[in-house]
Amino acid sequence: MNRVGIKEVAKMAGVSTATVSHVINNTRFVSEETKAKVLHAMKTLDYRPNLAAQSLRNQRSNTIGLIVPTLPADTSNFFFMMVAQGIQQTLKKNGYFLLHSTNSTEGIEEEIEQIKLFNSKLIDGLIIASVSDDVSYLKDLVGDKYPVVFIDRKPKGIKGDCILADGFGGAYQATRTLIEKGHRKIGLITGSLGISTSRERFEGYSKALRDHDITYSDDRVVIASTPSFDSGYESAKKLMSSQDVTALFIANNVLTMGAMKYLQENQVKIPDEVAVIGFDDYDWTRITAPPLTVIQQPSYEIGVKAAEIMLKKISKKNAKNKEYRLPTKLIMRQSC
Amino acid sequence: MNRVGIKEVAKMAGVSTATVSHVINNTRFVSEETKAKVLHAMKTLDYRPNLAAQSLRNQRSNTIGLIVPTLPADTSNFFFMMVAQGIQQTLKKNGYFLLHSTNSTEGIEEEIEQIKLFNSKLIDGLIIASVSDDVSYLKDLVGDKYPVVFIDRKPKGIKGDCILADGFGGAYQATRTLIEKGHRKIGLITGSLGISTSRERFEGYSKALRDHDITYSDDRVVIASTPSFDSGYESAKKLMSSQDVTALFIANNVLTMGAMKYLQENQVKIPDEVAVIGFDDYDWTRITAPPLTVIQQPSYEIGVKAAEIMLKKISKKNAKNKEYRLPTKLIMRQSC
DNA sequence: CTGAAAGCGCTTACAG
DNA sequence: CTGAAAGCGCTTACAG
Repeated sequence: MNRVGIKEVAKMAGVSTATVSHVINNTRFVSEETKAKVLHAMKTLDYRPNLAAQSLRNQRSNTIGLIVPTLPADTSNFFFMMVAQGIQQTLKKNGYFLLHSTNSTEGIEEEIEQIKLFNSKLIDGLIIASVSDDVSYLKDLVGDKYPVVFIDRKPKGIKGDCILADGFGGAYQATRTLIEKGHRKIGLITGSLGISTSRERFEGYSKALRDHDITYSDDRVVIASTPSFDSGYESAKKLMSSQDVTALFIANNVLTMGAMKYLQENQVKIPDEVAVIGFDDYDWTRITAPPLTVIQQPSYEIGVKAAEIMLKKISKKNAKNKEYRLPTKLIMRQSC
Repeated sequence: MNRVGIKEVAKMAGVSTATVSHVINNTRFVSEETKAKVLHAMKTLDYRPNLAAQSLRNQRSNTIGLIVPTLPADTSNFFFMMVAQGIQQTLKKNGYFLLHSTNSTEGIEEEIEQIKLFNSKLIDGLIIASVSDDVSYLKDLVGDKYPVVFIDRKPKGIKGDCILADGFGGAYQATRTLIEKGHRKIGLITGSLGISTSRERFEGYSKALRDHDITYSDDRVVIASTPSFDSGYESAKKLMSSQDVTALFIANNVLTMGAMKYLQENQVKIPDEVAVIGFDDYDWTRITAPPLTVIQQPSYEIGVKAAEIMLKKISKKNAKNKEYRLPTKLIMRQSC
């Protein structure tokens, strides 16, 4: 059951290891005849190249690192899970592996440590949704050792490709929809404005108000301390207690869930007493009472795109850094 | 920005590479004095061992492979996502990496191909939830190259450690609970009996019936063709149309979601017209109307346990193959 | 058209 | 107490 190496193949085929290598990689001409012998030997010995050796020799590993923030045992962070799945499956199609690390603390230290670990593993690229808005620390850490692709959050302090959903547009559309239904007092529940994602959604919301001559009011905006179920619950409670909103836009899927819990628990009639638009389209939004109108983010597609851009950067070395914005979509159901 | 290797460290410290290596790995005595010099050099050069080289030399990679079945773009497979997170985070704590591959087709071919890929990557262990009940094909593929830990499904045709939830107990408890509430006509919606997980739940269900002198009837059991939302919807429809059940036990979280959709759409009053117990406790089960009673599986904990057993097998080489069964728990809410 | 040999960055038996 | 050197399994410049 010993691993068979290139040496055994060479021996069986009666050629040098160089020739075997060239056959495998198609890297110089080999006569049909010897090629056939080599291929035959490879097949009968069930030869598989040792990727560790290849990595060492080639200084690359066919592996991409992924870092996303996720609370431990958080049942809710569907978004990054979907993104990761998109990445994983397109990398796989292209013969790449994905080394996936979640960042369970909210701190940047863990992130840095993780990148250092990845570095010693010789990753060929890094896809990251940083906990921090300012990612200039990546300059020293990564330099130009390998390409970096940012997802979900727009990086500051460094150039780089960036794949994100059109949060501004989505939030704008949600808010406008509520306005067109006749609402003027529209509440917003959102995550920390410290990350670009939340900021954009906030701006989409306030721009829609402005465009429709509705005065913005701080009192109708709740910034959830953490994007958790409980925090969503508390935020909805706070907003509903003031009695001053007739509609609610919740700019994050976990917060949406928590807010729905509050509304349901208190028998608030949706959409009669309060209209609701949530964020992210997951199956559970179809079974609430009533089914939720939401802004859908193309999470899986963001993953696919991120992987594609990464592969392109690795092979083409094109230095252009583009921002890719995937459109969001309003899924109309019965909550507004 | 060149990577610094053991050679540079040795040079700076004025010692041989052998000594540096021994300092790093604590593998033979080194005088305090030289050790200090080496450590200092390592620190100032920010030395990080090249893991590819270590892998090649040591024939191990500090990497564990994980294969679970997941449909592409399936928003619903929370269970394995949670398991994966448990695995990942405990491996990380122990300096191991996780190579996570999802199996998007239902076929065993893709699984085999994936394992071959892993093999060339020199993984130190494999954690797998096979699409197949009979995993004897692993014998040839893996042999005793590295330990294998099975999760969620009990393997046939091969010995190996196995971590699973107590599906029998959970299903039994759910069914008994319904019986104790006075129900005699209890429907079951479950996934394919081709995997041990579903079979066990089926048996828990029928055993509970038997223990309470209720005649089992095939007509009250629907085996969903695929564990999808739509399939859950259809299964509920089928069962409810027969008008012959007053309670429903749904033995899978995605099916539960689909079934709830049907019930909600058709304004079936829960629990008055039909009592419901679902499977898996995710946040969304708290916001249905009414909130769902469910059997909770310790998914994250299964991941943690699987990783722990794996690490133990790698270091201790203990040949004992145990089956670990983590208890499920009934979470009582208002749907029954 | 193909082979002999160096070298990627480590670890470890051997030697002193 | 420490070093010189072989070797893990590949790739590739050099040579013919």
